[in-house]
Amino acid sequence: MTSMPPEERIGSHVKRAEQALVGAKNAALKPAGVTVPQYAALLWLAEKPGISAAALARLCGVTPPTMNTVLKNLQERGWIERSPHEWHRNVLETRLTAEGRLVMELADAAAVRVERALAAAFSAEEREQLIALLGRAADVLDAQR
Amino acid sequence: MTSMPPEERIGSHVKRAEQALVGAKNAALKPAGVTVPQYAALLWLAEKPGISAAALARLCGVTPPTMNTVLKNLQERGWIERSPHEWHRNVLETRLTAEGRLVMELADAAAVRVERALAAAFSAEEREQLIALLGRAADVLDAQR
DNA sequence: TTGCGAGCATTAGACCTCTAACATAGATTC
DNA sequence: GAATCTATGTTAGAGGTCTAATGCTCGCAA
Repeated sequence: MTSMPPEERIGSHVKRAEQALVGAKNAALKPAGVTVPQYAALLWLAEKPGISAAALARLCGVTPPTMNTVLKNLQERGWIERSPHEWHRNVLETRLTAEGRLVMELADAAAVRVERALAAAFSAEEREQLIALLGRAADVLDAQR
Repeated sequence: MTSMPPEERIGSHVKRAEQALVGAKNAALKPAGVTVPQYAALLWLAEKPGISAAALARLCGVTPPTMNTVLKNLQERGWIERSPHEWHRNVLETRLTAEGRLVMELADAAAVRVERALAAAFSAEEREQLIALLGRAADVLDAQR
């Protein structure tokens, strides 16, 4: 009585790939002691020191309260610092600490290994196709809302 | 100083598509009052009445404690029932209630609308390609662990 | 100058997710 | 019959995610 079998639902396959991706990345990042969202934040922080939490949230594709949670955990571990902005007193500038940078580099090496293994499963043409198809899917779904 | 730009990371594109998918599905399911994981559980329960929580977890691609959380919320709303198995006393059989079936059908209609809109963005050949490429990605990533 | 709108930060509450650990019951094997 | 194996269920704890609501600061405009 189900109106559409799971195998025909493109969403099922996207979800499965995403689950495998998060699983592989989490396993790879475990030695560095960071989660996937923590790694994403550290990576952007290395590229944009002093960024605001809201802007960082946009880059990482999450909401500000979510980023707040992630940053709280990063700060507890001493991997980031937050200080008030010179002019805009309501803005907090966030930066990596020295230890945070080390952790980021360790995590990045592991994450890149996973990405390279994934990329190696495809030809250059297939990679382009996959990325193009995924981009079109994301656009259609965003427009759907 | 980053070793691999985000656009070249296939994972970035998979993640973005998955986020758009969950966003669109959550928006579509909101009128029915269910979340995406709740909908997935209700859908499988309609097809396999009396299934165990562990088996349901496998079908939905989550761990048993996660499914436990989802089922607890579904039970609080009166959409499922759980009763001890006749022989295996340690197993709880889970079934939809009448109201749960109605909610599932309402949610399913909305979810299928999203899937059809997504599928409409591709030709038959493109759909097959996308599914095949995603499947290969998932296999490679699972093997990576 | 006073107000208003935009952007940032935060809190509260609900939900999902995992790993780790433990308990239980049934089946298999020695 | 006893030990072991396998599958199920559950609890505990940490972390991530969202929406909704609140408060703050700044800049701009009436």
